[in-house]
Amino acid sequence: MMQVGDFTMKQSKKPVTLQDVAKHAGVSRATASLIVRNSPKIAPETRKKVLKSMEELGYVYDRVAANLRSKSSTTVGIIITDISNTYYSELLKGVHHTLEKIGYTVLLGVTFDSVEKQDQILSTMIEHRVGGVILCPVSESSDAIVNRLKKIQTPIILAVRELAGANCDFVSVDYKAGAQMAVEHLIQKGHKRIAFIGGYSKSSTWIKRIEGYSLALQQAGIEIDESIVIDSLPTREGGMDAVRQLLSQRNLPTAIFCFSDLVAFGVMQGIREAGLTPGKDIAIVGFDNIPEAEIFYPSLTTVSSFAELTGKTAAKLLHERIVHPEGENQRIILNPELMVRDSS
Amino acid sequence: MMQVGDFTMKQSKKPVTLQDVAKHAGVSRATASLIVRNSPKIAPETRKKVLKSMEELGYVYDRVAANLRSKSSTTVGIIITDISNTYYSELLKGVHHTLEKIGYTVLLGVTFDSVEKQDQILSTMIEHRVGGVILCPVSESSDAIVNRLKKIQTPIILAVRELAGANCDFVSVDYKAGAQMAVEHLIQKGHKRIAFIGGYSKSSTWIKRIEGYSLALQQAGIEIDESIVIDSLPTREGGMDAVRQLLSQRNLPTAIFCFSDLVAFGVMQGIREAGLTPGKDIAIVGFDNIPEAEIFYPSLTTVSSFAELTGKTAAKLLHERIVHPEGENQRIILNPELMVRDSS
DNA sequence: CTGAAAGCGCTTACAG
DNA sequence: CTGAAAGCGCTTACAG
Repeated sequence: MMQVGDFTMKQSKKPVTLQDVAKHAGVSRATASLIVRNSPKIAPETRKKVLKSMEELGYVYDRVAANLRSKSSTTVGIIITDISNTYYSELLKGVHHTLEKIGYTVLLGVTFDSVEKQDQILSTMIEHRVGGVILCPVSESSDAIVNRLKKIQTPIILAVRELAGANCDFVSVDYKAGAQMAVEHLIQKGHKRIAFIGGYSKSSTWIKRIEGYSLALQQAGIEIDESIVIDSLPTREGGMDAVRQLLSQRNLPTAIFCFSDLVAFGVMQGIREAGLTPGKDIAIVGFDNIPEAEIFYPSLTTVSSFAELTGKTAAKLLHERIVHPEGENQRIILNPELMVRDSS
Repeated sequence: MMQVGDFTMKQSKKPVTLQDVAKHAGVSRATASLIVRNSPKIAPETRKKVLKSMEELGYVYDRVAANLRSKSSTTVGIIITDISNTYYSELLKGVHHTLEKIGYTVLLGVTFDSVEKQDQILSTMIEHRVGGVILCPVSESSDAIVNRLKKIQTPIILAVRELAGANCDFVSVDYKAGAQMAVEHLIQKGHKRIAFIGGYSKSSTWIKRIEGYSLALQQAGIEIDESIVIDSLPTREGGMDAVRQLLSQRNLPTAIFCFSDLVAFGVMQGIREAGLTPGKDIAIVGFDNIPEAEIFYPSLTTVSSFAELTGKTAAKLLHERIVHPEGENQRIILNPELMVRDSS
C-alpha cells in the first residue's frame, strides 16, 4: 500500500513520457510513437503490450508536443461577438458540433463587439497555433482588420458579416432577400405603413436589410417614410428604446419589421408598455428565428437565418481550407425562409 | 515590388522564429526571449529595436512551444452539457469573461449529456495540456468519472452538479432552499395544490428540489400528492409532455413549480394548448432566472440560480487552484433568490 | 520492428 | 546584456 502511494506521488511530480512507456514495455520510442498514432504497421501483440504499459503507468499523450514537432494543429478558433445572443449560441453549436466530430478541439473567443478585443483574441489564437479560425466580425469593422487578415497565414473563414477585400471564404444569409420577404408578407397582409426598427445602421447586415425593405415597399408602390425607420443597438433594450421613440409619433404604423428577433422582443415589450397588444394592434416580424421566437407569446413571425446551419457550413469550409489551402475562395449565401406565426 | 512579394512568399513557407528576430535585431536569442515575455531587465532601446524587428519580419510568438518548454499552460477547459440552454450560456459567459481577463484561452467542450462524450472531451483537453478544467458534469454521472477525477493531475473544478467523493472544488446553488422559497411563495399566494413538474428524477439537482418542495409543503401542513409530481427531460419539450400528462388528470393543481425556466416555458405552452391561461388559471414558478424569463409573456416568476455568477466563481476557484494546487478544497454554495413576476 | 540522432520553437541556467 | 548548451515531449528519417 505504501509503495503504491509513493509511486503515485512520483508520477504527480514527473509526468510519464513516451520514453518511459517504451522502456516499460521493452520497445523503442519510435514504436511507442507509432502506436499512439494508431499506425497499422505495428503487430497486434506489440501494440497490446504497449497499450497495457500506458495504462499501468498512467500515460497521457502530449498532443501539444506532438503538434509542435510535426508542425500540425488539432485546434481551431471560433470568434463570436456575443454569447448571450442565442443566434450566436446556435451558430456556435453548429460550428462546435461539426469541428469536434472531425477531431478538432475548439478555442472560443468572444469580442463583445469590440474591435480591440477582436484583434487581441485573434492574436492569442494564432499564438496558440490554431489550425484555422472562424471569425464573426464585430459590427464596426475597420480596414485594419482587413489588412491584417490578408497577411495572416492561418486559414480564416468569415461568417455572418463580410469584410470587403479580406479575401477569405465567407458564409452568410441573404439578408436583403430575407428583409424583402418579411416586408412583402406584411404588405400581403394589408399593411401599408410599415416601420423598420432596430439595428446598427452602419453595419453591413443593417444595410442589406434596408435594401430589401425598400425594394419591397417600392415594388408595392409605397413611399418610404424615414421617420419610421429607427436604428438602435441590436439588442432587446435597443428595440424597446426605438419603439418608444416610434410610438411617441402621431401617425403610427400598423406593422413593424424588426432588425432581429431580439429587437422584436424589446419592441413587443414596448408596445405592451404603451397599452397596445403586439400581433393585434401592431403586427410584428422579426429576423433570425432564434429558438425563443417559437415559444414566445404571441409566437413571433420571423425570417430564419439558419444560425446552426451557418455554423455548420463555416466549419465545413474551414476544414476544407485547412486540408486544401490553395483552393479558390468560396462564398456561400444561404437562402432565408419566412416563418409565419401569430405576431403578424 | 517583386522582392517584397518574394519575401512574403518565403515567410509563408518558413515561419519566422525568435532566432530569426534575434539575428535581424543583432541581439541574442535569450534577449529576444526576455523581450517577448515583457521582462523589465531589458534596456528600453534594445527592447524597441527588437520589437521593430519582430514587426518587420512578421514574427508571431509560439505560445505552445513556450508552454512546452516552461511546463506551463495558458489554456483552460470548460465543459458544459448543452450550449442551447441559456443557463449554460450565461454560465459560460461568466467563466469565459473571468478567465480571459486573467489571460487564459478557453477550450470549449459540450457533452450533450453523454457520459462517453464527457470522458472523451476530458481526455482531449488534458492531452492539450490545459492548466485546468471547469466541469459541469452530465446528469447521469457514474463512479467511473469520480475515480478518474481522483487520478487526474490537472486541477478540476466542479460546477452545478456535485460528484460525491470526487474531491474537487465545487460551486453551485442551494437548490433545496430555492425550491423551498418557490413553493412557500405559492403557498403564501393561497395555493394548496401545487404540482412539481419536469427534470430528470435521478439527478442530484432534482433530488435537492424535491426536498425543498416537500419541506415547504410539510411545514404548511399540506400532504404530498405523488400524482402531481411528474419528471421529464429537463427541456421545454419535456415540460410540455409532462404538463399534458398532468392536465389529463381530474383534480387539477392551481399552481405548478417547474424544474427549470425551460421546463416552465413548455408548461405554459401546454397550458395554453389546453385552453387555459398561464399565470391566471394556473400559477407558474420556474427555476434559474434565465434571461428569457423576464421578457416572456406573462413574465415568469422564478428562482434565480445566478448562472453567470456561478461561472465567475468557478473561474476564480480554478485560477486559485492553479496558482495554489495544495490548498484545501472549497465548496461554495450560492444563495438563490426569488424573482416574483406576473406568472404567479 | 530497433536505435541513435536531429529537430519543432521556445526557455532555462550559467559563465562571462 | 551575450553565447553556448541543454532540454520540454514528441516526430521524422534512416540505416540496420
